[in-house]
Amino acid sequence: MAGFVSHFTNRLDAKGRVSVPATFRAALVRDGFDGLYCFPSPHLEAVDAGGNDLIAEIQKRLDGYSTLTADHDSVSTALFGISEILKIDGDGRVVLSQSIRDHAGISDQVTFVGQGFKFQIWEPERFKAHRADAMKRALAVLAAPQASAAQAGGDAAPGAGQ
Amino acid sequence: MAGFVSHFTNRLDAKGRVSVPATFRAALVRDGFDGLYCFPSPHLEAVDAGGNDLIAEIQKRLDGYSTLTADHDSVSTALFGISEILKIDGDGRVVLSQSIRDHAGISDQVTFVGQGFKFQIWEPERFKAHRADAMKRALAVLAAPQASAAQAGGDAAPGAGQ
DNA sequence: TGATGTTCCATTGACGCCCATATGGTCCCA
DNA sequence: TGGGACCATATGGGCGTCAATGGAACATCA
Repeated sequence: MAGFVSHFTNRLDAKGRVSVPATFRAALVRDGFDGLYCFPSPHLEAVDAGGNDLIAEIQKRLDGYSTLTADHDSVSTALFGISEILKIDGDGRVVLSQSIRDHAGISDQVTFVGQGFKFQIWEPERFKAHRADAMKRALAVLAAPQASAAQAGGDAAPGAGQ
Repeated sequence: MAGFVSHFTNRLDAKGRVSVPATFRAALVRDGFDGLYCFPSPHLEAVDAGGNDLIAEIQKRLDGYSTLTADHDSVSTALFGISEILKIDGDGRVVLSQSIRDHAGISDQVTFVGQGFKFQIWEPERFKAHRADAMKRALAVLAAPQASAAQAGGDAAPGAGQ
């Protein structure tokens, strides 16, 4: 099952609504989640979004910590408190909250970028820049003599900007 | 079961009343708890609140200490003794007690922060400050234990996929 | 009776839900 | 193979409902 793939750019209307790409909506339906779970990416000017698969990943991380501890509080604040669940209306649209728009610098257009089990929401220009930057990094990495394959990716991986 | 998710900021009126976010109220109804169970967070300038799920977690935590020990006493005092049960009025509002307002430094606005099985009540500015810190902590905590390299970025897919 | 706290009602603005239109693509048939 | 009917998605706007908020009426206690 492919989940979220490819990317799309749609426009916000006067009410701040924007259509979620139909293929993404279909994926969410398969996923069984009613709505759109999103939270600002900690290190990118973008918003991570998805459904049960994404939540399951988050919950899995949380399960490692006993509740009512400072660590658990921090993680649950970051993952639940800062996140939002957007409703998808009958026409497949969501309204992006102010905090989401602020975080991603969104004004009148947004780009949806599929990432398998989740997708990201970008301001189109920023995504273009991010993408170019990621490409540059990738080229640099590919040009350099092969480092150890195990490369913990993280920072260098395309997709982990800045 | 997602419980309390997302965050909301509401105003206190002249009488110290504040609306509990509708989605949180709905969660409390599902939880089956009539009212709002709260106690000052032991490690933060905030108030922990919730219903039966929260109480169950506290009990679970207490079960870790054998009764009649100093530790058990301390914890049960902190989590049960200091707690209050706020009444939710017909319009979904609660009156925050003076001790709660003092502990959290609340004056005319409060932010409700979902944390799954419970939520926290903050003074908005303090939460803003705390939020960045929690995010940093969460990233550190999440990066540490669950090995499998490719997660350093947090943003990079947690392996799962598709 | 005054002060304090609780229940009830009114306003307003945001949001969910519905319908209408535009646009592009696909399929079918002559 | 060209044209046209049909379909799906994106987008714009109207309207009713509900949540948040403010204030009044009412109960309770000192």
